[in-house]
Amino acid sequence: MFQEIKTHEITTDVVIFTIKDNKLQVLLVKRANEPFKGRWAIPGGFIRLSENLDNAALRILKEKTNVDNIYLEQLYTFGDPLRYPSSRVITCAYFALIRSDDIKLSFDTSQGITEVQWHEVYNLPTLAFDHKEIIEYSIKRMRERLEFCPIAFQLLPEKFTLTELQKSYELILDMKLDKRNFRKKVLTGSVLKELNEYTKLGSKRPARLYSFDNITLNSKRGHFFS
Amino acid sequence: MFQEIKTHEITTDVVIFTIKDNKLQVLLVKRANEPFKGRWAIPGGFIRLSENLDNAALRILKEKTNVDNIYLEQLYTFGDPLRYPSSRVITCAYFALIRSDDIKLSFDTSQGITEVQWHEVYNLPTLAFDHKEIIEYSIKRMRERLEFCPIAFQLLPEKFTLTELQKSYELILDMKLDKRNFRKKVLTGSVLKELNEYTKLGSKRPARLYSFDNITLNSKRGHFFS
DNA sequence: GCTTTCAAGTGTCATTAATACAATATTATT
DNA sequence: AATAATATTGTATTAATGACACTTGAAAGC
Repeated sequence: MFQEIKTHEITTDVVIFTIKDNKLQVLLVKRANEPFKGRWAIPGGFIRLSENLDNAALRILKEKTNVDNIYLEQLYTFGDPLRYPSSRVITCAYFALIRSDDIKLSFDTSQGITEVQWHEVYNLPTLAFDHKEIIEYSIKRMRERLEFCPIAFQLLPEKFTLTELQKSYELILDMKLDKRNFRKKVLTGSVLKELNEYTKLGSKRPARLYSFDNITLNSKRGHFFS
Repeated sequence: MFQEIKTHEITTDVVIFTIKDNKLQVLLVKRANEPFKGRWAIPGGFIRLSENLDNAALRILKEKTNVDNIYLEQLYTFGDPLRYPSSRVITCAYFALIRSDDIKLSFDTSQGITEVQWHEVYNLPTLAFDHKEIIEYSIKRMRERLEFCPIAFQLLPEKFTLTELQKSYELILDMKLDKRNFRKKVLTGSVLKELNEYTKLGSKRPARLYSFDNITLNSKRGHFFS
């Protein structure tokens, strides 16, 4: 006879943000099985015994989006005994920011998923488990982080215009920013490298391109926007 | 024959800060058993199936210090596969701030502890596991939080002088602050209630007492010190 | 090739926040 | 009454923030 061992299970769930179609979007998967069969959820999975938490989150991200080497940050660990029906599952949530252009979504059916899709964060469907709470918390955190370090770069292509950068800030903060003050601020921040290149397409005045100066990313302190 | 089920275990460890003897101190317990027998460690324990993470941390805090209803915040979850020898233990770390006066430390021997003691954070003994890293991370976090909300109140008695408050900021930030600027800042913050009471003891000019206006604790935004 | 269109780009002023800095006030003690 | 020790208070300078509107340059249409 087997001994029934009742233990905690531990997963990681990853809130993956992108900017797409001029909207702040989050990646959701549709569940193939109970509980919450047919509901949308944040991608997640069990943490393997031999991998650390960051790597587990990176693996899940890679499974769904096929990208690696991206901005990923531990968010919070959710462990209410009732958050999961019928068993105790504690989840260590992460959030990630990626560019949606150069990725194609993927999954295999063995993972209990029937669909993978971007959804606008301000217009979410009903979600499985406590995933709505997790997404709301990660938006809050992302906004806080944005004040201190320019993580919005992670959402943009390598070369971008200041208008594009401002737009991404506005989408994350869900507010309008003043163009001149924005430029003043990001340019004095010394995290931008001014390029001698300009946008080509578009029938209007070309805009100067900038790139992100990686070296100063982590050392950068001070506020961006309140 | 038993099936060997190899699973993660999940604990919570709580970094408990106090100010005592004019020093910022942290509560450590001495381990009775292997691994790390005889070493100092942060108090911690397994999370029960029926309790949520906050409650687990509160329970551990209560077991060691016999206090409840105190400031407690989830810090970070540490899950390196090698952080624990011989098994996989993921820990959800918390930190807490308490007044050391009105508590007496306690433990029972069934918990694998031979001693409980305060230690100065800037002069720690060799610690078990990755607990040094956890403490360092919580100091960093505490300093960040101090910029935004006046958590230092948690370290002081109900009624306190501005000099005492400033001292606690200085101990946490490990730097000297200007007296006039400090007072200007905390008084404009509208989190302090000015009392019509003064210190009695001491042979010098009595200092006015203040108390903390609880109502505005969570709503308080804006920076305190950089 | 001239005009129109549209986003890109730019500067100042006013207000507020941050910092540096030192003399006076109050009580207890002698 | 003088002394000792800590509490209390203000100003001037500098930096950061926020509000605000016109000029520039390339492409497209005529």
